[in-house]
Amino acid sequence: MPELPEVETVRRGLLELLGKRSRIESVAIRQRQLRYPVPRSITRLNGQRIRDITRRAKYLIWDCDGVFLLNHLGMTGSWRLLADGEAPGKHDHCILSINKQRRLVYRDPRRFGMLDLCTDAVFNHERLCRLGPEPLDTEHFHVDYLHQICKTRKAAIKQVIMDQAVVVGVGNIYASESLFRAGIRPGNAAKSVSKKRLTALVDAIRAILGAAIEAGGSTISDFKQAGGSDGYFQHQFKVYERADAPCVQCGKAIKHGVHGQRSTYWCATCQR
DNA sequence: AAATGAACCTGTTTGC
DNA sequence: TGCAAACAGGTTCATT
Repeated sequence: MPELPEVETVRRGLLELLGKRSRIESVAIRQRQLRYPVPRSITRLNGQRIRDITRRAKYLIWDCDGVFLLNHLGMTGSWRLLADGEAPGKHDHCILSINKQRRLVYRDPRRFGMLDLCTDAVFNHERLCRLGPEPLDTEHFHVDYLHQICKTRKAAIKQVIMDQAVVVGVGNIYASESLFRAGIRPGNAAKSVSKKRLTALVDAIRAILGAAIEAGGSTISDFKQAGGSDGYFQHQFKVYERADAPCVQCGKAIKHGVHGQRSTYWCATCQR
């Protein structure tokens, strides 16, 4: 489910739902085997107040008075509010009892997500410390930086921008969409992409992710009411999942292929 | 060092 | 209709 815009939308939705004074009465783990085993120390959240929820890359960081819950949604992770009397489902792996009445569950059928407890400086966490810059951080993510990286890389440009050590938050959908916007073929070797075109790519990544966050924002009310993630798909894809459909710019059929084990979509006319 | 493919899981869609 | 294969928004690990 989530790339950066979806995670950001979940973050905003959770804050809307919980506010900044909610108290975690108790944490219950029903399934410990996620991407990594959920540590028993997770119970240190018991009794803590949620002061803030921030985001780094596709990770949510729940700041609970200096104790941090680090949370990645993997492919299928979501947070849901259970209705009164509703039993948790088979994929509801963690239950946070909030302010005595509400139960917030972490639901994740494929279990690729993660939950970890962090008491030290959270940005030193082994999953966070090697991440590249945030795409919307213009000070650290810019064309000179990307060019420096790309010029030695033979790999496809799509795979380079999906490398979380290069830039974070760009997943399979937004990689295709950004490359379409920039007019670059996904399979081109990164080192063969001119600096001028990398400038267009940096702009495209920012524009696409920014627009997607805005679009995700419009579904926050769904999230508040249902506590679910329905409606996060309402992004306007120009190429993703549009194989054989007419290109919105030139009308030619959109191509589809598999690169690096992931589906890729592009327009052979508009992208060179 | 960088590129590649397999692995971790389950649910849904596709194709014979 | 039924069943198996393919596929899904992510990341890590072992192997070339």
